[in-house]
Amino acid sequence: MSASYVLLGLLARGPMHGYELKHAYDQRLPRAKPLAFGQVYSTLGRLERDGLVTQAGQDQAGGPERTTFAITGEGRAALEAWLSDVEAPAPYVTSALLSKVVVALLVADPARATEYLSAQQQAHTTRMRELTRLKSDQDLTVGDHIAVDYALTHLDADLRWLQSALHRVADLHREVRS
Amino acid sequence: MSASYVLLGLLARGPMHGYELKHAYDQRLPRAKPLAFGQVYSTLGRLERDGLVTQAGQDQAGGPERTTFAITGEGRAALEAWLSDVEAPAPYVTSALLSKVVVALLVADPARATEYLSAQQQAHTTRMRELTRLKSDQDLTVGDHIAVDYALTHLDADLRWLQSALHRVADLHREVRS
DNA sequence: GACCACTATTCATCGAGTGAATAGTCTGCG
DNA sequence: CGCAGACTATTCACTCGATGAATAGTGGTC
Repeated sequence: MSASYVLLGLLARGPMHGYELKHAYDQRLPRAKPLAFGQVYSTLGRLERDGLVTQAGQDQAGGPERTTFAITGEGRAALEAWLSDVEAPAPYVTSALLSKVVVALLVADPARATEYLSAQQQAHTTRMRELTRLKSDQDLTVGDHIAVDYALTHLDADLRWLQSALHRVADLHREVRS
Repeated sequence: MSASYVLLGLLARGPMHGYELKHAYDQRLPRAKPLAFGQVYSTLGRLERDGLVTQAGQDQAGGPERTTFAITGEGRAALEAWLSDVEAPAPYVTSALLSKVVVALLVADPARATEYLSAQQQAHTTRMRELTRLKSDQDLTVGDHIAVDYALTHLDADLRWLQSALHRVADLHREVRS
Protein backbone atom coordinates (compact mmCIF):
# COMPACT_ATOMS: atom_id res chain seq x y z
CA MET A 1 0.00 0.00 0.00
CA SER A 2 0.91 3.64 -0.14
CA ALA A 3 0.61 4.03 3.64
CA SER A 4 4.26 3.13 4.13
CA TYR A 5 5.31 5.81 1.66
CA VAL A 6 3.20 8.38 3.43
CA LEU A 7 4.92 7.52 6.70
CA LEU A 8 8.24 7.74 4.91
CA GLY A 9 7.19 11.13 3.56
CA LEU A 10 6.27 12.37 7.01
CA LEU A 11 9.63 11.20 8.37
CA ALA A 12 11.36 13.05 5.53
CA ARG A 13 10.42 16.27 7.29
CA GLY A 14 12.23 15.21 10.43
CA PRO A 15 12.63 12.28 12.85
CA MET A 16 9.60 11.23 14.82
CA HIS A 17 8.42 8.36 16.96
CA GLY A 18 5.46 6.16 16.13
CA TYR A 19 2.87 7.96 18.15
CA GLU A 20 3.74 11.35 16.68
CA LEU A 21 3.76 9.80 13.24
CA LYS A 22 0.25 8.48 13.63
CA HIS A 23 -1.02 11.94 14.59
CA ALA A 24 0.85 13.57 11.74
CA TYR A 25 -0.77 11.08 9.40
CA ASP A 26 -4.24 11.89 10.73
CA GLN A 27 -3.57 15.56 10.33
CA ARG A 28 -2.14 15.43 6.83
CA LEU A 29 -4.59 12.90 5.47
CA PRO A 30 -7.86 13.62 7.21
CA ARG A 31 -10.70 11.56 5.67
CA ALA A 32 -8.24 8.83 4.70
CA LYS A 33 -8.87 5.31 5.84
CA PRO A 34 -8.09 5.31 9.56
CA LEU A 35 -4.63 4.06 10.39
CA ALA A 36 -4.36 2.14 13.67
CA PHE A 37 -1.42 2.67 15.99
CA GLY A 38 -0.54 -0.97 15.68
CA GLN A 39 -0.16 -0.59 11.96
CA VAL A 40 2.20 2.33 12.32
CA TYR A 41 4.58 0.26 14.40
CA SER A 42 4.48 -2.80 12.19
CA THR A 43 5.01 -0.64 9.12
CA LEU A 44 7.93 1.10 10.82
CA GLY A 45 9.34 -2.35 11.55
CA ARG A 46 9.24 -3.28 7.88
CA LEU A 47 10.69 0.05 6.82
CA GLU A 48 13.54 -0.44 9.27
CA ARG A 49 14.12 -4.00 8.12
CA ASP A 50 14.37 -2.70 4.55
CA GLY A 51 16.82 0.01 5.54
CA LEU A 52 14.52 2.90 4.66
CA VAL A 53 14.41 4.23 8.22
CA THR A 54 16.67 3.82 11.27
CA GLN A 55 16.23 4.21 14.96
CA ALA A 56 17.53 7.62 15.94
CA GLY A 57 17.67 7.31 19.69
CA GLN A 58 15.58 6.12 22.58
CA ASP A 59 13.98 8.88 24.57
CA GLN A 60 12.61 8.61 28.06
CA ALA A 61 11.72 12.16 28.98
CA GLY A 62 8.57 11.99 31.06
CA GLY A 63 6.32 9.24 29.89
CA PRO A 64 6.91 5.84 28.43
CA GLU A 65 10.04 4.99 26.56
CA ARG A 66 9.85 5.96 22.93
CA THR A 67 11.91 5.25 19.90
CA THR A 68 12.53 7.99 17.39
CA PHE A 69 12.89 6.99 13.77
CA ALA A 70 14.66 8.86 10.99
CA ILE A 71 14.58 8.37 7.26
CA THR A 72 17.77 7.08 5.64
CA GLY A 73 19.36 7.99 2.31
CA GLU A 74 17.95 4.81 0.88
CA GLY A 75 14.59 5.83 2.27
CA ARG A 76 14.76 9.18 0.52
CA ALA A 77 15.63 7.46 -2.72
CA ALA A 78 12.68 5.08 -2.39
CA LEU A 79 10.37 7.99 -1.61
CA GLU A 80 11.66 9.91 -4.59
CA ALA A 81 11.08 6.89 -6.83
CA TRP A 82 7.53 6.53 -5.56
CA LEU A 83 6.81 10.21 -6.19
CA SER A 84 8.14 9.93 -9.72
CA ASP A 85 6.09 6.85 -10.47
CA VAL A 86 2.80 7.46 -12.17
CA GLU A 87 0.04 5.25 -10.82
CA ALA A 88 -1.19 2.73 -13.37
CA PRO A 89 -4.65 4.04 -14.30
CA ALA A 90 -7.36 1.41 -13.87
CA PRO A 91 -5.38 -1.71 -14.78
CA TYR A 92 -8.36 -3.73 -13.58
CA VAL A 93 -11.76 -3.02 -12.15
CA THR A 94 -12.58 -4.10 -8.62
CA SER A 95 -15.75 -2.60 -7.43
CA ALA A 96 -18.20 -3.98 -4.92
CA LEU A 97 -20.95 -2.33 -6.95
CA LEU A 98 -20.03 -4.23 -10.09
CA SER A 99 -19.58 -7.55 -8.25
CA LYS A 100 -22.92 -7.19 -6.55
CA VAL A 101 -24.80 -6.56 -9.77
CA VAL A 102 -23.20 -9.58 -11.42
CA VAL A 103 -23.93 -11.80 -8.42
CA ALA A 104 -27.49 -10.50 -8.17
CA LEU A 105 -28.05 -11.55 -11.77
CA LEU A 106 -26.40 -14.92 -11.15
CA VAL A 107 -28.43 -15.93 -8.15
CA ALA A 108 -31.64 -13.98 -8.60
CA ASP A 109 -33.23 -12.10 -11.46
CA PRO A 110 -33.09 -8.74 -13.23
CA ALA A 111 -35.65 -7.31 -10.83
CA ARG A 112 -33.34 -8.02 -7.91
CA ALA A 113 -30.41 -6.36 -9.64
CA THR A 114 -32.52 -3.36 -10.52
CA GLU A 115 -33.69 -3.11 -6.94
CA TYR A 116 -30.12 -3.10 -5.70
CA LEU A 117 -28.99 -0.56 -8.26
CA SER A 118 -31.78 1.82 -7.33
CA ALA A 119 -31.09 1.50 -3.62
CA GLN A 120 -27.43 2.21 -4.27
CA GLN A 121 -28.30 5.24 -6.39
CA GLN A 122 -30.36 6.52 -3.50
CA ALA A 123 -27.54 6.04 -1.01
CA HIS A 124 -25.05 7.70 -3.33
CA THR A 125 -27.29 10.68 -3.93
CA THR A 126 -27.78 11.16 -0.20
CA ARG A 127 -24.07 10.97 0.43
CA MET A 128 -23.34 13.45 -2.33
CA ARG A 129 -25.74 15.90 -0.76
CA GLU A 130 -24.04 15.46 2.62
CA LEU A 131 -20.61 16.05 1.17
CA THR A 132 -21.78 19.00 -0.90
CA ARG A 133 -23.24 20.60 2.20
CA LEU A 134 -19.99 19.92 4.03
CA LYS A 135 -18.03 21.68 1.31
CA SER A 136 -19.67 24.99 2.12
CA ASP A 137 -18.38 24.84 5.69
CA GLN A 138 -15.99 27.66 6.41
CA ASP A 139 -13.67 25.77 8.72
CA LEU A 140 -12.66 23.15 6.18
CA THR A 141 -8.95 22.76 5.59
CA VAL A 142 -7.56 22.63 2.07
CA GLY A 143 -6.73 18.97 2.70
CA ASP A 144 -10.32 18.28 3.64
CA HIS A 145 -11.55 20.19 0.66
CA ILE A 146 -9.44 18.33 -1.84
CA ALA A 147 -10.40 14.97 -0.27
CA VAL A 148 -14.09 15.81 -0.37
CA ASP A 149 -13.73 16.80 -4.01
CA TYR A 150 -12.17 13.45 -4.70
CA ALA A 151 -15.08 11.67 -3.08
CA LEU A 152 -17.64 13.81 -4.90
CA THR A 153 -16.22 13.29 -8.37
CA HIS A 154 -16.12 9.56 -7.77
CA LEU A 155 -19.62 9.39 -6.34
CA ASP A 156 -20.75 11.18 -9.44
CA ALA A 157 -18.88 8.64 -11.57
CA ASP A 158 -20.57 5.83 -9.67
CA LEU A 159 -23.95 7.41 -10.27
CA ARG A 160 -23.35 7.72 -13.98
CA TRP A 161 -22.21 4.11 -14.07
CA LEU A 162 -25.18 2.93 -12.00
CA GLN A 163 -27.48 4.59 -14.49
CA SER A 164 -25.83 2.94 -17.47
CA ALA A 165 -25.77 -0.40 -15.62
CA LEU A 166 -29.52 -0.11 -15.09
CA HIS A 167 -29.94 0.13 -18.84
CA ARG A 168 -27.88 -3.00 -19.36
CA VAL A 169 -29.37 -5.25 -16.70
CA ALA A 170 -31.42 -7.23 -19.18
CA ASP A 171 -28.49 -7.77 -21.55
CA LEU A 172 -26.18 -8.77 -18.73
CA HIS A 173 -28.75 -11.15 -17.32
CA ARG A 174 -29.02 -12.94 -20.65
CA GLU A 175 -25.24 -13.29 -20.83
CA VAL A 176 -24.74 -14.40 -17.25
CA ARG A 177 -27.43 -17.03 -17.51
CA SER A 178 -25.95 -18.70 -20.57
CA MET B 1 -13.49 -8.31 0.62
CA SER B 2 -16.35 -9.11 -1.67
CA ALA B 3 -14.45 -11.97 -3.33
CA SER B 4 -15.82 -14.48 -0.85
CA TYR B 5 -19.38 -13.40 -1.64
CA VAL B 6 -18.74 -13.72 -5.34
CA LEU B 7 -17.53 -17.28 -4.79
CA LEU B 8 -20.60 -17.90 -2.67
CA GLY B 9 -22.73 -16.49 -5.47
CA LEU B 10 -21.12 -18.77 -8.03
CA LEU B 11 -21.72 -21.77 -5.78
CA ALA B 12 -25.36 -20.74 -5.44
CA ARG B 13 -25.83 -21.82 -9.05
CA GLY B 14 -24.61 -25.32 -8.25
CA PRO B 15 -21.80 -27.22 -6.48
CA MET B 16 -18.30 -26.86 -7.88
CA HIS B 17 -14.75 -27.58 -6.90
CA GLY B 18 -12.08 -24.95 -6.45
CA TYR B 19 -10.56 -25.13 -9.87
CA GLU B 20 -13.90 -24.78 -11.62
CA LEU B 21 -14.78 -21.94 -9.29
CA LYS B 22 -11.68 -20.01 -10.21
CA HIS B 23 -12.52 -20.28 -13.91
CA ALA B 24 -16.13 -19.32 -13.31
CA TYR B 25 -14.86 -16.26 -11.45
CA ASP B 26 -12.58 -15.28 -14.32
CA GLN B 27 -15.43 -15.67 -16.75
CA ARG B 28 -18.03 -13.76 -14.76
CA LEU B 29 -15.75 -10.99 -13.62
CA PRO B 30 -13.31 -10.43 -16.47
CA ARG B 31 -11.19 -7.32 -15.82
CA ALA B 32 -11.48 -7.82 -12.07
CA LYS B 33 -8.38 -8.04 -9.98
CA PRO B 34 -6.90 -11.47 -10.76
CA LEU B 35 -7.78 -14.12 -8.22
CA ALA B 36 -5.05 -16.71 -7.62
CA PHE B 37 -5.92 -20.37 -7.23
CA GLY B 38 -4.41 -20.34 -3.78
CA GLN B 39 -6.82 -17.67 -2.71
CA VAL B 40 -9.81 -19.63 -3.90
CA TYR B 41 -8.90 -22.55 -1.68
CA SER B 42 -8.15 -20.50 1.39
CA THR B 43 -11.37 -18.56 0.93
CA LEU B 44 -13.30 -21.81 0.54
CA GLY B 45 -11.67 -22.97 3.77
CA ARG B 46 -12.96 -19.92 5.62
CA LEU B 47 -16.41 -20.24 4.09
CA GLU B 48 -16.53 -23.88 5.17
CA ARG B 49 -15.32 -23.02 8.65
CA ASP B 50 -18.12 -20.46 8.91
CA GLY B 51 -20.72 -22.97 7.73
CA LEU B 52 -21.55 -21.10 4.52
CA VAL B 53 -20.42 -23.96 2.27
CA THR B 54 -19.93 -27.72 2.80
CA GLN B 55 -17.97 -30.40 1.10
CA ALA B 56 -20.30 -32.26 -1.24
CA GLY B 57 -18.23 -35.25 -2.15
CA GLN B 58 -14.72 -36.17 -3.23
CA ASP B 59 -14.39 -36.98 -6.87
CA GLN B 60 -11.55 -38.88 -8.50
CA ALA B 61 -12.66 -39.31 -12.10
CA GLY B 62 -9.56 -39.08 -14.23
CA GLY B 63 -7.13 -36.60 -12.84
CA PRO B 64 -6.26 -35.48 -9.35
CA GLU B 65 -8.62 -35.84 -6.47
CA ARG B 66 -11.00 -32.95 -6.18
CA THR B 67 -13.41 -31.75 -3.56
CA THR B 68 -16.77 -30.38 -4.59
CA PHE B 69 -18.26 -27.66 -2.46
CA ALA B 70 -21.91 -26.70 -2.13
CA ILE B 71 -23.54 -23.65 -0.60
CA THR B 72 -25.52 -24.20 2.61
CA GLY B 73 -28.76 -22.62 3.77
CA GLU B 74 -26.74 -20.37 6.01
CA GLY B 75 -24.63 -19.51 2.99
CA ARG B 76 -27.67 -18.52 0.98
CA ALA B 77 -28.85 -16.34 3.84
CA ALA B 78 -25.47 -14.60 4.07
CA LEU B 79 -25.44 -14.05 0.32
CA GLU B 80 -28.94 -12.65 0.42
CA ALA B 81 -27.94 -10.28 3.22
CA TRP B 82 -24.92 -9.09 1.25
CA LEU B 83 -27.05 -8.46 -1.84
CA SER B 84 -29.53 -6.46 0.20
CA ASP B 85 -26.83 -4.37 1.80
CA VAL B 86 -26.13 -1.09 0.14
CA GLU B 87 -22.42 -0.28 -0.01
CA ALA B 88 -21.49 2.69 2.15
CA PRO B 89 -20.71 5.42 -0.39
CA ALA B 90 -17.27 6.95 0.14
CA PRO B 91 -17.03 6.72 3.93
CA TYR B 92 -13.40 7.75 3.58
CA VAL B 93 -11.04 8.62 0.80
CA THR B 94 -8.05 6.44 0.11
CA SER B 95 -6.44 7.28 -3.14
CA ALA B 96 -2.83 6.91 -4.13
CA LEU B 97 -3.24 10.05 -6.24
CA LEU B 98 -4.28 12.12 -3.26
CA SER B 99 -1.58 10.67 -0.99
CA LYS B 100 1.09 11.33 -3.55
CA VAL B 101 0.15 14.96 -4.00
CA VAL B 102 0.17 15.54 -0.26
CA VAL B 103 3.51 13.80 0.17
CA ALA B 104 4.99 15.65 -2.80
CA LEU B 105 4.08 18.92 -1.12
CA LEU B 106 5.47 17.72 2.20
CA VAL B 107 8.86 16.68 0.98
CA ALA B 108 9.37 18.79 -2.11
CA ASP B 109 7.66 21.86 -3.52
CA PRO B 110 4.61 22.89 -5.53
CA ALA B 111 6.53 22.41 -8.77
CA ARG B 112 7.11 18.78 -7.91
CA ALA B 113 3.44 18.22 -7.15
CA THR B 114 2.42 19.93 -10.35
CA GLU B 115 4.85 17.79 -12.30
CA TYR B 116 3.36 14.66 -10.82
CA LEU B 117 -0.21 15.77 -11.43
CA SER B 118 0.51 16.54 -15.08
CA ALA B 119 2.23 13.20 -15.64
CA GLN B 120 -0.72 11.45 -14.06
CA GLN B 121 -3.16 13.38 -16.25
CA GLN B 122 -1.19 12.25 -19.26
CA ALA B 123 -1.28 8.60 -18.20
CA HIS B 124 -4.98 8.80 -17.45
CA THR B 125 -5.76 10.36 -20.80
CA THR B 126 -3.80 7.67 -22.62
CA ARG B 127 -5.57 4.94 -20.71
CA MET B 128 -8.95 6.47 -21.43
CA ARG B 129 -8.20 6.47 -25.13
CA GLU B 130 -7.16 2.80 -24.95
CA LEU B 131 -10.34 1.83 -23.17
CA THR B 132 -12.50 3.91 -25.45
CA ARG B 133 -10.98 2.22 -28.46
CA LEU B 134 -11.55 -1.15 -26.79
CA LYS B 135 -15.22 -0.32 -26.32
CA SER B 136 -15.82 -0.26 -30.03
CA ASP B 137 -14.63 -3.85 -30.37
CA GLN B 138 -17.39 -6.10 -31.58
CA ASP B 139 -16.43 -9.19 -29.60
CA LEU B 140 -16.78 -7.56 -26.20
CA THR B 141 -19.08 -9.31 -23.76
CA VAL B 142 -21.67 -7.35 -21.81
CA GLY B 143 -19.63 -8.05 -18.69
CA ASP B 144 -16.57 -6.55 -20.31
CA HIS B 145 -18.55 -3.61 -21.53
CA ILE B 146 -19.98 -2.76 -18.15
CA ALA B 147 -16.55 -3.14 -16.51
CA VAL B 148 -14.90 -0.88 -19.07
CA ASP B 149 -17.64 1.67 -18.50
CA TYR B 150 -16.90 1.58 -14.83
CA ALA B 151 -13.21 2.21 -15.47
CA LEU B 152 -13.95 5.01 -17.91
CA THR B 153 -16.31 6.95 -15.68
CA HIS B 154 -13.79 6.72 -12.85
CA LEU B 155 -10.84 7.73 -15.01
CA ASP B 156 -12.87 10.72 -16.03
CA ALA B 157 -13.57 11.49 -12.37
CA ASP B 158 -9.86 11.25 -11.62
CA LEU B 159 -9.10 13.63 -14.46
CA ARG B 160 -11.59 16.19 -13.23
CA TRP B 161 -10.13 15.87 -9.75
CA LEU B 162 -6.55 16.12 -11.01
CA GLN B 163 -7.48 19.37 -12.74
CA SER B 164 -9.04 20.84 -9.63
CA ALA B 165 -6.08 19.62 -7.55
CA LEU B 166 -3.73 21.47 -9.91
CA HIS B 167 -5.59 24.67 -9.13
CA ARG B 168 -5.19 24.10 -5.41
CA VAL B 169 -1.55 23.08 -5.26
CA ALA B 170 -0.42 26.46 -3.99
CA ASP B 171 -3.09 26.60 -1.26
CA LEU B 172 -2.40 23.05 -0.15
CA HIS B 173 1.32 23.72 -0.04
CA ARG B 174 0.83 26.64 2.27
CA GLU B 175 -1.31 24.53 4.57
CA VAL B 176 0.94 21.50 4.60
CA ARG B 177 4.01 23.56 5.35
CA SER B 178 2.53 25.20 8.39
C1' DG C 1 9.12 -42.37 -24.35
C1' DA C 2 10.34 -37.62 -23.39
C1' DC C 3 8.09 -33.43 -23.16
C1' DC C 4 4.46 -30.25 -22.64
C1' DA C 5 0.02 -28.54 -21.34
C1' DC C 6 -3.67 -28.94 -18.35
C1' DT C 7 -6.26 -30.26 -14.07
C1' DA C 8 -6.35 -29.80 -9.07
C1' DT C 9 -4.70 -28.71 -4.67
C1' DT C 10 -1.47 -27.52 -0.88
C1' DC C 11 1.96 -24.91 1.50
C1' DA C 12 4.98 -21.38 3.18
C1' DT C 13 5.21 -16.79 3.65
C1' DC C 14 4.29 -11.87 3.80
C1' DG C 15 1.74 -7.63 4.33
C1' DA C 16 -2.39 -5.34 5.86
C1' DG C 17 -5.49 -4.57 9.44
C1' DT C 18 -7.92 -5.02 14.14
C1' DG C 19 -8.53 -4.98 19.04
C1' DA C 20 -6.93 -5.66 23.30
C1' DA C 21 -3.26 -5.44 26.69
C1' DT C 22 0.31 -3.02 29.08
C1' DA C 23 2.38 0.61 31.44
C1' DG C 24 3.72 4.99 32.67
C1' DT C 25 2.45 10.20 33.32
C1' DC C 26 -0.33 14.13 34.09
C1' DT C 27 -4.52 16.64 35.53
C1' DG C 28 -8.22 17.72 38.17
C1' DC C 29 -11.49 17.01 41.77
C1' DG C 30 -13.64 15.94 46.02
C1' DC D 1 -4.11 13.42 49.86
C1' DG D 2 -5.51 9.95 46.86
C1' DC D 3 -7.68 8.33 43.11
C1' DA D 4 -10.20 8.42 38.65
C1' DG D 5 -9.73 9.35 34.06
C1' DA D 6 -7.29 10.98 30.04
C1' DC D 7 -3.28 10.91 27.41
C1' DT D 8 1.31 9.13 25.75
C1' DA D 9 3.65 5.17 23.75
C1' DT D 10 4.28 0.60 22.39
C1' DT D 11 3.52 -4.43 22.00
C1' DC D 12 1.01 -8.64 21.06
C1' DA D 13 -1.94 -12.10 19.23
C1' DC D 14 -4.60 -13.06 15.50
C1' DT D 15 -7.12 -13.00 11.06
C1' DC D 16 -7.52 -11.95 6.24
C1' DG D 17 -5.75 -11.12 1.76
C1' DA D 18 -2.39 -12.17 -1.56
C1' DT D 19 1.64 -14.33 -3.96
C1' DG D 20 4.57 -17.92 -5.78
C1' DA D 21 6.29 -22.18 -5.65
C1' DA D 22 5.70 -27.07 -4.95
C1' DT D 23 3.32 -31.35 -5.82
C1' DA D 24 1.11 -34.73 -8.47
C1' DG D 25 -1.59 -36.98 -11.78
C1' DT D 26 -3.41 -37.20 -16.80
C1' DG D 27 -3.64 -36.71 -21.82
C1' DG D 28 -1.78 -35.65 -26.16
C1' DT D 29 1.94 -35.30 -29.55
C1' DC D 30 6.14 -35.48 -32.16
